[in-house]
Amino acid sequence: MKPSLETIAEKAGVSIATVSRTLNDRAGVNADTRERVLAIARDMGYMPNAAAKGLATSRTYTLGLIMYDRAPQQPICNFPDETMLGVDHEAREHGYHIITTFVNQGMMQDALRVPIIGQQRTDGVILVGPELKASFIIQLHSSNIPFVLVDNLLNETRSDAILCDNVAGSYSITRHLIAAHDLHNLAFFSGPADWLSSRERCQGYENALGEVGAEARVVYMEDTTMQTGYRAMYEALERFPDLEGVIAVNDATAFGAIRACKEQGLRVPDDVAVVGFDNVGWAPLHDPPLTTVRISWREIGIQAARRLIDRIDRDAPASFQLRIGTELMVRQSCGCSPDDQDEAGSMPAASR
Amino acid sequence: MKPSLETIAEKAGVSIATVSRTLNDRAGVNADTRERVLAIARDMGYMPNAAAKGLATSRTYTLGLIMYDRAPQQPICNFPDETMLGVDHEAREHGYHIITTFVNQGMMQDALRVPIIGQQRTDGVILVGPELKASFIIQLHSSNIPFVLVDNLLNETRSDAILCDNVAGSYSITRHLIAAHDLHNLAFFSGPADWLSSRERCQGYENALGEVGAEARVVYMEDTTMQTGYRAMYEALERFPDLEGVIAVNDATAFGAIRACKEQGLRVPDDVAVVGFDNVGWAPLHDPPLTTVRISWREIGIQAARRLIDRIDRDAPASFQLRIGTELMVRQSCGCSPDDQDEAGSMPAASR
DNA sequence: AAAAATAACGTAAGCGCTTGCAATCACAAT
DNA sequence: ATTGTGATTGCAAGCGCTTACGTTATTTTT
Repeated sequence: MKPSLETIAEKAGVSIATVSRTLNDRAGVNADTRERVLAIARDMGYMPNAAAKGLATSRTYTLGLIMYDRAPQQPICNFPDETMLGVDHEAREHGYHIITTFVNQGMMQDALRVPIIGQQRTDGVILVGPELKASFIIQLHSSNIPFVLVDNLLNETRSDAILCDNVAGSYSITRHLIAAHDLHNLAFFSGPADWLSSRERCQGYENALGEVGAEARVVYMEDTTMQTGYRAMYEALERFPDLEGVIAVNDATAFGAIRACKEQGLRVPDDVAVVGFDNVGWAPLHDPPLTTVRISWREIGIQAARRLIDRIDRDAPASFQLRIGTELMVRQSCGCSPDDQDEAGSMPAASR
Repeated sequence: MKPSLETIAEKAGVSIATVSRTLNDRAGVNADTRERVLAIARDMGYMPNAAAKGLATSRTYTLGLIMYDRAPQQPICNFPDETMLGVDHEAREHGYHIITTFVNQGMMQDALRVPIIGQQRTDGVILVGPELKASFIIQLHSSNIPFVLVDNLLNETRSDAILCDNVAGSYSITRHLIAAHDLHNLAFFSGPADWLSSRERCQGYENALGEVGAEARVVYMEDTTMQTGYRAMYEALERFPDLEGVIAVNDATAFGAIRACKEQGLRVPDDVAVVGFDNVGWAPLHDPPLTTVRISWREIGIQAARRLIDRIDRDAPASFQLRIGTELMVRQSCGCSPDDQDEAGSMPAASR
């Protein structure tokens, strides 16, 4: 039988109120009693019942993690996993737990009917990804539910957001192609224009091009998958006969693009350089190893959790935007030689 | 303000008991009253407060998903993600939610002190992965907490488990190397012997070899990562000079092995064939495209959730073992030509 | 030494929901 | 007219915890 406050109270010869105060570190408990109660609680392996505590305090100590449900796709992206680990670690540190849910288009109609929100199972939510509709987010905002956005941003409302520094990352990799490899006829493969990360990465690309007076050449895709990257490459080859290099909005797209190149007998990087963004697990294993921009999703997860908990615990005001720095991962798809590359990073760990 | 039973009761002119009965589909409510209450509840967007309901019923309608925390590794394995999606989908269908937690060695000491368990935040848990210690699982068992294992199994106690059919999968891919490519000097790269999937896959390999009277050659690794696969390949090359092929216990290991081959100037598959197990996202993109065995982690997730809910809702007896079939994915690392391969499967989707 | 402040603890009223039991009512059976 | 039956509903006691408030014992202040 699970011990309750009552069990402990009886054993210690005090009231449950005193036990509650002790266990919650409230003032007004005699040091001796405190010791005694604490010892008994420890011995009995007491842990508070979350439902009861939640009912009494209207706090669940639970963070909702809401992601978009891109159902049957075989994802080649390490991010949900990594982000979750980050969130979980930080959450645990503060006594929080995470409850995950995937939402699809239908469920985005009414945010308050998303079970974990409507049933008050969370103290706040982390919203991951650009696919989450603005209307959905605004509903949360006007319901005063604390939330932080990841890889998304809303102009309409002052809200918290954690993002990687897309502009800088994209700038640095474009700049690398220009400065280190003297490439100037560069195309950018962008996702939908209403995806923030696409817009920002495009911006970084344009900034770098602008510096040297090169012309921007953007190919828009309706999604950012291998398929769309593959198709975008064909489009680019047609539109830009003098194409020297491609900055893809993410790694998956880059892989698709490279495949199209190979199909056309173009060598990467010799005929055309292709670089990505994300540094997914097998970027170093690809042929050629993909030059890309590393994002620490784990760090993003950590910061998102920390921020959300701050909102909840200390009622910190919203409107906080954190940019997590990126790191240029130079490999061979840009034209660099393997010697420039550090050996350790070339073989990611893997399990199961 | 969130509506409560009381709000609705007042508006409908009945007691909260009646409202509760209506909303929970209990018998003994007049059809008219029922209609009226239902309408009001719908209009007000009523959703029950999870904490209150949980306190009253000792049911949380929450499933715990417990995974092993292999902290800083960059995973190259699509499974946590995919499994979770499966679990979430099935859970939602039954009105359940999922709360995720990663446990490390320290937390495995005492299962009942894992917060989501000790604080009674779940009605049952799904335990994922072979790293979860037996003692940990047994503690759950003796505490009468419903659970189901994924990719793990316990002999000591009759418990539920969902696994893929490792023996058959491993047999089929080994058999393919033997029958289609006439390879007989085959090594198996195994993970730790106390990992079930390693043992079983080894078994399938041995079965296939046994049929043709070939000799089993197993290389044991302390983990199943690219690094260990890489090292295992060097060991194999040394121990088995006549080596014709390698069946790796998973894809990551296979990638490592192939890298070692390339380093040694050995061509895959011409000099030595290498195959994996898992069909991770970029197996088709690898050079050469990896022949492997597909596991549907999503299906495993779905079945695990379904089974656990059955245990909880209908108090179904434990001791249920489900094997999810696998599928041989023939690509080029075994020696087959690209023509044998279906085009569609060759390009996985990817996002962000 | 009396009054006032303080410390330590208990009492009890919730938090929003479920559910056993009793109450009420309409109707049928005697 | 009396009793029984079943259908419908309300009452109220929890579920395990928090917390405002009251009570008592102990100091401190004057």
